[in-house]
Amino acid sequence: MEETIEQWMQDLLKLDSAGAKMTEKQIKILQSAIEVFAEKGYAASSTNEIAQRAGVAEGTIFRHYKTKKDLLLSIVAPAMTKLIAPFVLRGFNKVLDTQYASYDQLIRSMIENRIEFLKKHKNILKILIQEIPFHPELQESFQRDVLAKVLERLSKLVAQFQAQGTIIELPTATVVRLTVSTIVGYVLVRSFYGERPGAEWDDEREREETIAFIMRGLGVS
Amino acid sequence: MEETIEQWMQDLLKLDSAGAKMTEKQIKILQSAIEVFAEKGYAASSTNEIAQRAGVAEGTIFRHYKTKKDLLLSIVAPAMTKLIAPFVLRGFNKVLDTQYASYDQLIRSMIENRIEFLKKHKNILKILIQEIPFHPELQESFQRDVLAKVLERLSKLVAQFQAQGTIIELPTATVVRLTVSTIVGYVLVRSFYGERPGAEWDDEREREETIAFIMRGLGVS
Amino acid sequence: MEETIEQWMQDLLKLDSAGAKMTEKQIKILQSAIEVFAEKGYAASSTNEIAQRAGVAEGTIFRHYKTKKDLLLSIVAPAMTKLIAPFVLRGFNKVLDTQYASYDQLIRSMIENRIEFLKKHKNILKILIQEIPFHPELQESFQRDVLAKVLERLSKLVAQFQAQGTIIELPTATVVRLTVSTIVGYVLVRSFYGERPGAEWDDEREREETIAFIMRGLGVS
Amino acid sequence: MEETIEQWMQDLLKLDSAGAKMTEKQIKILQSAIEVFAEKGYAASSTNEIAQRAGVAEGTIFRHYKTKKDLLLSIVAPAMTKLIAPFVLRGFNKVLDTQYASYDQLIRSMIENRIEFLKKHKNILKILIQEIPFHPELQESFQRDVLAKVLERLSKLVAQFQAQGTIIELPTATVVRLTVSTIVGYVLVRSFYGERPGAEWDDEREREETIAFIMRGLGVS
DNA sequence: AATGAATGAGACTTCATTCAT
DNA sequence: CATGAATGAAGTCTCATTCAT
Repeated sequence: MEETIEQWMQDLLKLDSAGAKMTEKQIKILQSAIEVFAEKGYAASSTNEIAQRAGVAEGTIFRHYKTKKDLLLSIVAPAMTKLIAPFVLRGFNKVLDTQYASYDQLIRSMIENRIEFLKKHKNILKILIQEIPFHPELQESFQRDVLAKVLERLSKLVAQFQAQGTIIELPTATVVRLTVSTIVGYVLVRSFYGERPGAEWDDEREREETIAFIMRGLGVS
Repeated sequence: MEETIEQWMQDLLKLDSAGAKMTEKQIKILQSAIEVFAEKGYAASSTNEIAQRAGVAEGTIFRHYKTKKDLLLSIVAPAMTKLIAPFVLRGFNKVLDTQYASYDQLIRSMIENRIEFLKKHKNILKILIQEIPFHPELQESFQRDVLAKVLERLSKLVAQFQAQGTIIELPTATVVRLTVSTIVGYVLVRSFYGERPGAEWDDEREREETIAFIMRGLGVS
Repeated sequence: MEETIEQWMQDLLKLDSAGAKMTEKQIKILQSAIEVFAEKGYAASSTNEIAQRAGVAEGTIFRHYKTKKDLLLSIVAPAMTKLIAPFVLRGFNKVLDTQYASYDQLIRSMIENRIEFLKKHKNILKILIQEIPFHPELQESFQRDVLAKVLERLSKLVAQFQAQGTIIELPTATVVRLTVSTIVGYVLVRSFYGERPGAEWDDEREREETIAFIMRGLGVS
Repeated sequence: MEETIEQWMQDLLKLDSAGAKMTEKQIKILQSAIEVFAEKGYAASSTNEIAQRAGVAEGTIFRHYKTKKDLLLSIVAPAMTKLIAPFVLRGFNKVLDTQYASYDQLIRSMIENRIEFLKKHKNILKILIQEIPFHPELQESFQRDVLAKVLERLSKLVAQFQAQGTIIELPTATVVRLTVSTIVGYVLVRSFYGERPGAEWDDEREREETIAFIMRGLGVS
């Protein structure tokens, strides 16, 4: 856990809005805030608890973040612009360049790379998903910095495969929707059932069946 | 909107835990609570605002519901046991009995019936989805009263179609997962893009393509 | 002291902005707030101390006054519009009507009536004077509701005496200024020196000399 | 403005309680403190804002002044002992020596010299007046170092004129009171009305009428 | 049943002050 | 000397909940 956030901090450190280095306590505060927000939700989290978990005085939080909401935004906003969109898209340039890859390989790499990512950033993603509905500014930013970018890139990829004649001629948006919702469904169910001890979940098989399902649905024989 | 909740109230009225009739004020309180909870989230909602919107004194809320959490549960718990599971399953008995229906007709009817339902109970569903992660007792109840029931029924249906030889021989849980996640994806995207004025969303076509996608993925030719 | 404020409360009661009756606790809160504000100044007063002196919970203050500043304004604003201007002007209509009074009698009655008033409302006046410089909205209100009204009325009175030929032909504003500053000086010094035990302050004489000074300065022999 | 304070600093520099030279930062701190205290009042001023305006770290303030109150006193106390009393009295020795001056010339010179002074030290005077009521030690010091000295000197002057037979035989304290309150009234009104653009304030005339008023009130024809 | 004034615990936030660097 | 991160006490304010009417 520590390492996970450490690493994510490294990402953020280079990008701190003011460009300033963070003190150790500041990092602790962010870590605790992410934990607590994910656990209880933003509104039900108290700055007091965040401070305690971080081992700092409550006042220290407000030296670094003017308000509690500021603290939320300083976690969520960079997560969107610097973390999620880049990560989702990472590796796709390669695919765009090489003409060889097939659609099922694309999907397979999407899944494989991202599973790890999701586990690592589970808390931040949970916060993101929970809070977006209640903060219009986050909605806007999500729409602009994540959704739009991801969709545009995926659409291009899909168009390329359609040009190759390897996948079906539907509107690219529709192809993307069908693909993504199937994958998301797989990932969600997996994270529920797949990680319980003693659950009957043959991950290898489920994944391959999922990909095969998509390929039957979208591929051109 | 009023009518919607009115109608839902009728459902609840027969089922009030104590079996007692609700006063007009009590109904107003529930209506307002649903509104406010959906708008701001449970933790960020104040009983004061709920009382104001309901046009009652703050004390009145606590005459009917011992605590704020009680108020939440009195909305969400019956919604799960009396509303959602029954509604999702409604109409399936018919399918189970008649041997005629094909899988794509099943899916089509699932979609068509439920779209209206979702619109009507949007607020309650939003509360449900938002709050489940933070209330273990809700999770349990959801698991037991909704998920388990729905899955069991759907599994039987799927098994029936598999016995007919009209859909593919995968674990029923897998078939259900692939079907449901595709449909949920359709419904979500639809509710985002499909209801904006001027959006390019040909609902008829998207729905049919979605069903066709599932059938190619799961059907036996 | 209690009675003083009681009486002032009576004035305010009829005039509560919302027209609502005040509860006993609300009155206690106002009393304590006036005391504490006068003693320590608005900024250095804590709502905690006000609550303690009033014998209420701190939260109770904020049920009646949304913010601490609200509490200040609910004391000071009506004090200006409903108390000070009317009181300063009280009795002048009579003078305006009867042609008999002489300027020195006017001054004498101004002093005699007002001394009591000042003692009674000392605290509120202290707050007023202390806080006006820091609250632009108070400045404006003071200018409009007190200064302008008082000056207009006094100017008319002075003009009347000038028409009678009993006081000197200077701009009325100048006459008012000279008169008022002399009286204010008398009252201030009096309240400093005159009420210390053992002070050499022959109030009767000082007052008469002050009036005589003004009459020599402004009267027409 | 800068120069004003610079100049006042020069006065203070020679007189720093410890006799030590002030660093540039120390001077900046004092300047900012005077500004902020005058603007918002002592209690509502934050050391943080003072530090920011002074361009120093917050800690630096406390290296020079043990507490915030220390900072206030280091402005106000020397202002009283080294600035105000001396200035008010400046030039009076000459009058005491030469037997020629008349009372109206004394008043005129008091006004003319002091107007400039008031403008220059407006902020410090504002702080003084605002804070004296809340700090008993300031009251005492003001009484002892300013009031007593000024009154004593003025009393001697008045006595001298009375001996000359040029002003009326009242208690000297009374003469001083009447004179000073009239002048203060003039100065205050002047600073309100006289410096607004477009105000109808003929300063020359008002001043002369004020002096004439005093002379009629106190002079012996 | 309904009210709404009152409560007090606890929320967020500010701020003077300290101290290691 | 200067810094600024850190502190924790205290401040203002919110809110679920109670209770006399």
